[in-house]
Formats: sequence, C-alpha cells, structure tokens
Amino acid sequence: MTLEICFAKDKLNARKIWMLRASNLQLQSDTEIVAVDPTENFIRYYHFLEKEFSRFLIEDSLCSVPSMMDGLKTTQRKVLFAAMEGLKGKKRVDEFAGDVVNKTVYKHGSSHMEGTIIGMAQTFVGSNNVNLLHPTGQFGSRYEGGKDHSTAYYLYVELNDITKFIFRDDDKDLLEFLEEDGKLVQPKWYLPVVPMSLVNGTTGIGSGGGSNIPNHHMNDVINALFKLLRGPAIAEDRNSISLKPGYRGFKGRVEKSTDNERGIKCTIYGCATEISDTVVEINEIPPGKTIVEYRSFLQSLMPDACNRSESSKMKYPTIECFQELHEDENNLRFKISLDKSNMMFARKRGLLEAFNLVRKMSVETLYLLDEIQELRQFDNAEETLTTFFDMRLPYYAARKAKLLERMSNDMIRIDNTILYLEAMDKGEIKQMNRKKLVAKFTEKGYKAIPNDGDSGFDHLINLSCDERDIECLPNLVAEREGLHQRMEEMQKARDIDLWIKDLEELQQKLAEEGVEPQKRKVERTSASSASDKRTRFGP
DNA sequence: CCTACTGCTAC
DNA sequence: CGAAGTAGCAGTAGG
DNA sequence: GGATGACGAT
DNA sequence: CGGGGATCGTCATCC
Repeated sequence: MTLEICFAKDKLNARKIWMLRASNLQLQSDTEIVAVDPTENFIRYYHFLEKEFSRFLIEDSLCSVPSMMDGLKTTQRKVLFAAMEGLKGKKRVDEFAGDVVNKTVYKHGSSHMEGTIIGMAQTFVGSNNVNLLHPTGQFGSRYEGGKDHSTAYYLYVELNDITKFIFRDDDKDLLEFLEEDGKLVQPKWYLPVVPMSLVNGTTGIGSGGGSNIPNHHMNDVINALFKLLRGPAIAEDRNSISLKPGYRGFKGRVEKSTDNERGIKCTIYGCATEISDTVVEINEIPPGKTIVEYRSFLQSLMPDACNRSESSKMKYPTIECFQELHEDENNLRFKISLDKSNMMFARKRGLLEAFNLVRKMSVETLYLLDEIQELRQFDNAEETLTTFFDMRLPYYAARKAKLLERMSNDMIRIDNTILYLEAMDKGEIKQMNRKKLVAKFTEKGYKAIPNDGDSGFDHLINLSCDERDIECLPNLVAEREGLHQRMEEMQKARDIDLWIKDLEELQQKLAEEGVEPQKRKVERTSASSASDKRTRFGP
C-alpha cells in the first residue's frame, strides 16, 4: 500500500495527501526520522518509507519548488544570501560558488552551485526578467537556450544594483534565518517587495507536484500591486486584476486565451514579415525555443531534407533556402526564400502558423506554502499575486514597528548624549569608572536603551574623545530635529504607504536599468567554446 | 659549457 | 566518469 | 490517443 | 574541455 503511494504513477493524489501528513508529523513533533530499530537486524520497508523516504520526498520538493514568498528555490536562496552578505564587486563564478557552499552549508557538488549561479545571472530573452546577479562574460544565449555558457572559471558575477530595491535591507530583521550544522545560513524565505515567482517564473519538479510558471514583466506586477494598494477598497479591486506572461526583450505578442476548457492557456507569437512574393523574414521566435532549434526546423523544410514526414508537409511550406542575418541575439533576422505556390500556402495558413512561430502553454502553478512549508496549488497568476499580497502586507506593519523602535532608541541616545555633554560641561559629572557613571545616569533619570551593553548606557560610556566634546552639541541638536521629523512621518505613514514607496523606488530603478540589458552586446570570452559555435550561421 | 630532453607543476 | 593541451622550471644525459 | 521528451536540482 | 545515467510531474508535441 505505502509502496504504491510512494511510487505508482497513478497514485499521485494519494502521494500528495500522504506527504502532507508526513510533513505535519515531522514538523510538529521531534519524531525520529530514522527507521533503524536497534533491536532488529533488519529495516521494515514501510518504516523506511514512512521515515527516511518521506523525508527525502519533502526535501526534494523543497529543493525543486520555489517558495511563494520570494520565488526562490533553496539553492537560489543560498546564493542570494551569500551575495547580499558577502559579495563585494565582481567575483569569478567558481570562486563565488565555493564561498556559497561554505557560507551556507551546501551539501552537494559545487559544480551544481555554479550552475545555479549562472542561471541567476542570465539575461537572454526567455531567461530572467530581472536577474538578481549581474553577469560579466558569456553566460549563454538564445542560440542554445543558455546551455552555451562558458565554464564558471571564465565568468564573473556581482550583485545587481536593482536587487537591493527588491530585497530591502529594512526587512532584514523580519527574516527567520535558518541554522544548519550549527551555522546561521540563509533565511526560510526572503521578503521581496514584489512576488518574484511571477517575475522570473520557474520550472521545477518536486515530489507530489511540480511548478511551471512563466515570466511576467516586473512593471505589470508592480502595477497590479499598485491597484491593490491605491484602490479605494482592496477587497473589491482584487477581481479587476489581470496578469499575463511577458518576457523582457521579447518583441512578439503574448495572448491569454480563455477558450480552453482545461484551465487558462497562453499563446506566444513570434514575428514574420512578407518582404515580397518569394521572401519572408522572421524577426522573432517564441522564448523557450532556441535559435539552433529553429534553424534545424527551417532546414527540415528544405527540399533536400531527408525523412520529412507527411504531416510536416501538410503543416509547413517547403522553402528554397534561408539565410541568417541576425544583428545580434536580440535582433533576429531569418531571410527565407520560397516559390510563389508555397508562399500562397503560407499566407493561407497564416505566416506565424506556417513558420512554426506559435507556442501554446498552460498557466498553472504549484508552490510552497508559508508557515508550514507545504505544497500548495494556485490556479493562476492573479491568485498568486493576491495571496502574496495578503501574506506580505503584515510584514510592513512589523517593519514599521521595528523601524520606530530603532528610531526611538536613537532618540534616547541623542537625548542622553546631549544631557551628558551639558552635565560634563557644567561639571556635574566628572570622569569616573563605569559603575559610578551608570549609577549617576540612573540617578539623573537618563533612559536606558535595551540591549545596549549590560547597563543600557554603553552608548554614553563608549563615547570617543571627539564625541565627548561640547562642540558636538549643535550637531546633536540638529540631528535630533531631523530624527524627530522622520519619526513623525513614520508614525503617520500607513503600512501600505511604506509598500508604495518601495514600489515607486523599484519602478524608478527599473526604468533606469530596463533598457540596458537589451542594448548590451553579447560579451565574448576568448576561452569560451561557445563563441566558436556561434560564428557559423545559416545553411 | 651548451643542447636536448625528461619530469614536474600550475593552469 | 573521462580527456587534452600549454609554459616555465630544474635536473640530467650527451656531445 | 498514446507515447515521448524537455524542463531543473539533485 | 567533454560525455553519460537516474528521479520527480506536467505538458506540448510527435506520429
């Protein structure tokens, strides 16, 4: 029975339920997850399945399926953690991978870590819409869907500027950092200001469910959040939200089709232009399809193509020849010559259909849930967004409280320092030892700052000689004034105001950077074998 | 004393 | 799991 | 209409 | 610098 639940292809649903129960059991109690019974010299297979194996399936899903909070898989989160905490400037990818492995107790081969890092820095159409890491070197292209990247040794990454606008430093105190092998590692999840699972999409195959989310333009996602945040009533506005997939740098069209009986489907169209009676130019192909794949498709339409199937002859025209005149990988140009009758045929079918430039895909998703990391299914991008919204909003209240607390402590610090300086100036307090100072501060009614040393007065005791100077007084007064104002503003701000501000700043940053990745020419590395492969175009 | 070659490391 | 190449150096055999 | 392969972290 | 194998679930595409 259990055996079937674990492995049978047609018992998927039972497997899902079984895994949920297992993960609840394992998380609630400290149940031993090892099936070894010391009184026996064998292991019962159903004990093994209930313990180690169910654990394995859960871990497997944790690795493969992203969290709905930050859209990251565990390994990607490790990379982001290491990048935000310790990556200064450019670093060779193989070196950086080593750093991540050490810093975050990654228990697998560092070559796999390199792959994850490379994936997070890719920018070609169809990869990331917003790459969290900035690439230098050949990270792969549309020619081979990113597989044509150089070896990690020849690649460099640094933290992308925009990343800090998505993952705010102000939220750091709200994160729950995990512990592995006694080391503090990456958090359970990050708290991005937009649902990154939608922005960069994912495909991942877990046990009991997989996840397959297309990319969405970050601006679309931001605007959808604005709709919720700025609208008159959040509850009413959520029905008016509509999202469709989008790929940065993609020139074709993306349409959401509602005609399908099984869920929502999405259709992506490339671009084709009729130049003359006998010439067609293809300027864009759907993301997910590589240039190499498309080239071999065109080759299969040539008269001398061997074993061309009957169905292919029905669907596609026969072409005389084609040339590849791409300016770069973002400006494609396949020039196709065909005779008039085949052109007629193509026209009749529609150029896009006739040249295999239409790609359909379903829009369905599976995620990890919040508190207990359970697989949870979402029906569509809109539901993903609103669920993210509901989960994320409370953290803004928490952030506000943290910031206010920090500010009020800062205020005490400034007040105390002013009092202290004045008291010293008047000779009320003289140089004395720590104990006596603390007693004096308490006697004079200074407020202690929680966790500021044992006494709560370390901020005064540890003042440097320069800071102790009465000349600092005007500066401190000015500082107090500024802080006072900022505190008032913060107190007045609603939670959603904080979020709106984050989004506005992000949107501005996006506008500054948005153009850049598309203009950037592909950089080549002399040692890359990929660059050699790419120089040969056409038939 | 110079040359040709080997073995070795680090890439 | 496997393979290839390079430069630069020291040491050595041979002429 | 059923088989097949691609996706990505391991 | 290169190659191969496997799982897991979904879905588009192939014949």
